[in-house]
Amino acid sequence: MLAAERRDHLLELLARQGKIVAKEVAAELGISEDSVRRDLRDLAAEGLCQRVYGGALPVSPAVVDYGARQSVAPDGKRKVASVAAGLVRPGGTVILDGGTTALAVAHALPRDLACTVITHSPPIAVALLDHPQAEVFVLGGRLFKHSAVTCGAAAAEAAQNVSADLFLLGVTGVHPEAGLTTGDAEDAAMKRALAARAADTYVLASSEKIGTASRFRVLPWAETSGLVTDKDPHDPVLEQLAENGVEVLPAG
Amino acid sequence: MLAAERRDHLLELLARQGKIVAKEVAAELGISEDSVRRDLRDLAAEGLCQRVYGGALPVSPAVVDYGARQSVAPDGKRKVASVAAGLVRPGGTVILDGGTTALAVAHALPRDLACTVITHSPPIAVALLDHPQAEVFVLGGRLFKHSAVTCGAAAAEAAQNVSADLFLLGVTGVHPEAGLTTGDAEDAAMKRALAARAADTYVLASSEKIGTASRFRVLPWAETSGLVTDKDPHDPVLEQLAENGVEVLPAG
DNA sequence: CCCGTTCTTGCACGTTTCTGCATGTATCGT
DNA sequence: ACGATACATGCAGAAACGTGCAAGAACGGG
Repeated sequence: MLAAERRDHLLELLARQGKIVAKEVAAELGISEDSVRRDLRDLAAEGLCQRVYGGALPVSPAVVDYGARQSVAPDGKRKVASVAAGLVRPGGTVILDGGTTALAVAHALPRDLACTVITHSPPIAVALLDHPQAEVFVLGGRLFKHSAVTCGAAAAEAAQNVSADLFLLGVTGVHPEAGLTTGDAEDAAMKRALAARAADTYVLASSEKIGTASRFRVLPWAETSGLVTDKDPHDPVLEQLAENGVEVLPAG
Repeated sequence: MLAAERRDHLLELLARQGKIVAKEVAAELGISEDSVRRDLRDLAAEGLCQRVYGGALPVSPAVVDYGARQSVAPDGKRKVASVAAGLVRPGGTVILDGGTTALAVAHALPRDLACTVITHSPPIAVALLDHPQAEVFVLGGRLFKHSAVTCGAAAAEAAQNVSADLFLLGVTGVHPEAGLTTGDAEDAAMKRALAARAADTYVLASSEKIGTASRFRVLPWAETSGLVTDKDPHDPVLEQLAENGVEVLPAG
């Protein structure tokens, strides 16, 4: 591995996970921690990261350049996105829902991951423009501006023509009794249509969604494979879900 | 192996695997590392790669990206976009092509214009998110990353289901004999399909496009209604077009 | 056909850069 | 305060680098 390449890798890691742990990276890349430390020192000298004890953090968002600016998702969403991105297998096909959390997943995908991404969200399509190895398929339809996704009959029909291994579903409410809910009926229908086209459906739920419910039911728990959240797994709501057979993937 | 051939090989390698390791290439091609280094040095001098210790990397896509993304539309494109936006009638339906000029049109549309916009460009869909009165319809399909538009069979099929008053067509070349041209065959086919669905087709051509031609023909002049450009209307190329019955809308 | 020129290529040499280890110091958590 | 961990520094071997040089090929003019 080239030294400069390693440097790029560090920067990408920083943008994707929001932090770097020197020890982990050294082990992952099979190089000494000294080299990682040296790289981090250099990057910090160029103002590209902030050196901290044990690793590095992104430079404060105010100073950060344009590239990272758009990837400023709240910490919780980024953690969820990072774990969810790990569910996407190389060569696999994933349906990415709309919403800010799903957008964070798009940003969290390794830049050179070879996979197929199906989405009905134009912002996600735009975010994936610089993933050269990702084959992106956009589901057309009427643009629902509130969520920045396409929906309606045309979109639902387009969804019937695709299949995927995985659907990463964003919702606005996750509640033991109310189930998975969202604020728009059409949007809910679209999510249902997408879930029906994927072998597995994982729900993206940053902590603020847990225990809340919105107006329209999306899916029953039985049709989901699991839930990715940064909320403490010992939270009563999550424990109740786990008892009901929902696989909870912690993103702490 | 010819020197120029070797150079091409290096560039292709760079594009394919995102990096070049001098030692590996030298062994693979059976030449000395010195020659590889010399080639890389030359390529770097031409700005075709970035030289690093041990090999080379592509010119940072980040630099290109941000440059293009950040740079507000050049003056010419903005003038063209402004005039073209004026062609959109309240309550009317317009098909907006992809490309930076069409994106400028989206930005130039009055924020509360009530109209229907059909597009196969995710960035344009995103740009129209804050036009509350605009009904936006996205044509889905495989995402062609170079132009940031959807194309392919699915997109062409989706195009068959819409109709519009107006198609604002972006091209890369406007030439009296070669006609309207663009750099990608699929993209050209998509533009043709869109032109067939609109009553009128107006070409968006900022001055640098006038008199140039690209690889693939899009449309004959007969199927266009007019041309919007900021180039001096007395330009010989434009006068020749006008003689052939093309309506030239000046955007000076 | 011959000769001089130019360009390319590989080799040799000295220099720079990188990397991992060892050492001693600073910092963190308990 | 203490041990554990992370850190900076110095060092040595290895790898990559630039440069100069010479052999060979391609080319053009006489």
